[in-house]
Amino acid sequence: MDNPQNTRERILDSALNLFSRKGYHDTRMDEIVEESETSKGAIYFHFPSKERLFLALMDQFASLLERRIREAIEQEDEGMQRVRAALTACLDTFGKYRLPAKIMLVQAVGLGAIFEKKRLEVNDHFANLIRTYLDEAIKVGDISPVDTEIVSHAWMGAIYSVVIRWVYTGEPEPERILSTLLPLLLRSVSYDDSIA
Amino acid sequence: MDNPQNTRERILDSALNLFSRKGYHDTRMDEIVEESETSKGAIYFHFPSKERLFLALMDQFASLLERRIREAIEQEDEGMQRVRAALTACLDTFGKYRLPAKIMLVQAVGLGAIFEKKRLEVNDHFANLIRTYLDEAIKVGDISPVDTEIVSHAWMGAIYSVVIRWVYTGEPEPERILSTLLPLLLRSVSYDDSIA
DNA sequence: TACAGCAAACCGACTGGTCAGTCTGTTGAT
DNA sequence: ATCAACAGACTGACCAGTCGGTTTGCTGTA
Repeated sequence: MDNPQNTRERILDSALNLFSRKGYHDTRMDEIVEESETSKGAIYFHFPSKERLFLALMDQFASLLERRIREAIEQEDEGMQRVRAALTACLDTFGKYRLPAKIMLVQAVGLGAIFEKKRLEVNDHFANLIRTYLDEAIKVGDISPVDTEIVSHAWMGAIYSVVIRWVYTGEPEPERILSTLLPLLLRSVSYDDSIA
Repeated sequence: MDNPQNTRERILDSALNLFSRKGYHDTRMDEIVEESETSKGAIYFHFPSKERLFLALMDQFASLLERRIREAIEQEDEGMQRVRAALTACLDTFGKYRLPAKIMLVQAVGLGAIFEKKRLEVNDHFANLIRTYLDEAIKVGDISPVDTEIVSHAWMGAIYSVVIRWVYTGEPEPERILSTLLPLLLRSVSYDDSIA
């Protein structure tokens, strides 16, 4: 009927909707079949298992986030401006992709070992990305030395938590998040952002 | 054989161990039976369902955390010292109760609506507690005005994220967490903590 | 002190509904 | 004719919860 790429994407799309709304365990494969208007056969042709289907969604979003952050960093000069750009890109991407964000930050938590591994992997990856540029900022002299391992994880947590709240309640608006959270984070390492 | 309180606690204890290690869905009631050396009957005599058993663990820890934070706050003077005490108590309690912390911060996430409601409830509760005393600190003049709604949630997230990491990897040690995270959070609202 | 009566506390084999994954096809393009 | 891309009825493992039965401790009675 349609081309296979289309079917695969319809499946991913419906899975994204259902998983993000109802969570992994409360979403039945048959529901994904119904919503995507495909069939059990189609799903299991494109994905070997429910688990892998979910992981595919996680990967999809992780790649997107990674790409966006890297692009943002590349356009800035060395030092704290890069950290700032990374945080902005991160918040911006979460803001633009609400459903995948919820999958990543909420629905992927507390599932078994496989998902947890992937989640921690992605999480650590971004924390380390932030950490690298924080270290750079310290080297360059933009900020004074801090325990960047803890700072980077604390930052991720701060962002996640505010974003999660926004995902659920729609408040506060992304605009207000950005304008409050960013200065907050930068201040936490004694960086004055008043140049913006 | 034993008194009923004993059985109930053995069940809660085993459930805590298993849920925190394997998560809600990967823990079978029969495993709790085995580990607690009781029986299906005993469990369902004390708890109406698996769901309620898990919720009981959440409540248990939420009460403990609440009590500890309130006690810590009461022993301090108005203003930023109270905020400081609350954060310290929070980190301290998570540190002392690793398994319940994992239940609360990890395993309770992404389960259905009932658990999510409870989790957001508890989360918001503590965020609001922090917020109240942040507002007080602003009123008293310890710090200049900030968006306390976002700050309080960001703080909770920062704490959670670092604690979760510690729960999984055992690093960094609670000592280092406290001595890095606390100044970080306080600095984020421009409060100089050098009096400590 | 013995014992019946009774209920709370507990035991564990069993069940019934659920659902991921399978399998036997069908369709349509090359 | 062949095979990728589906369709959808079916299965069987899994597991929360049940239920008839047993034990334990307590209370009143003689």
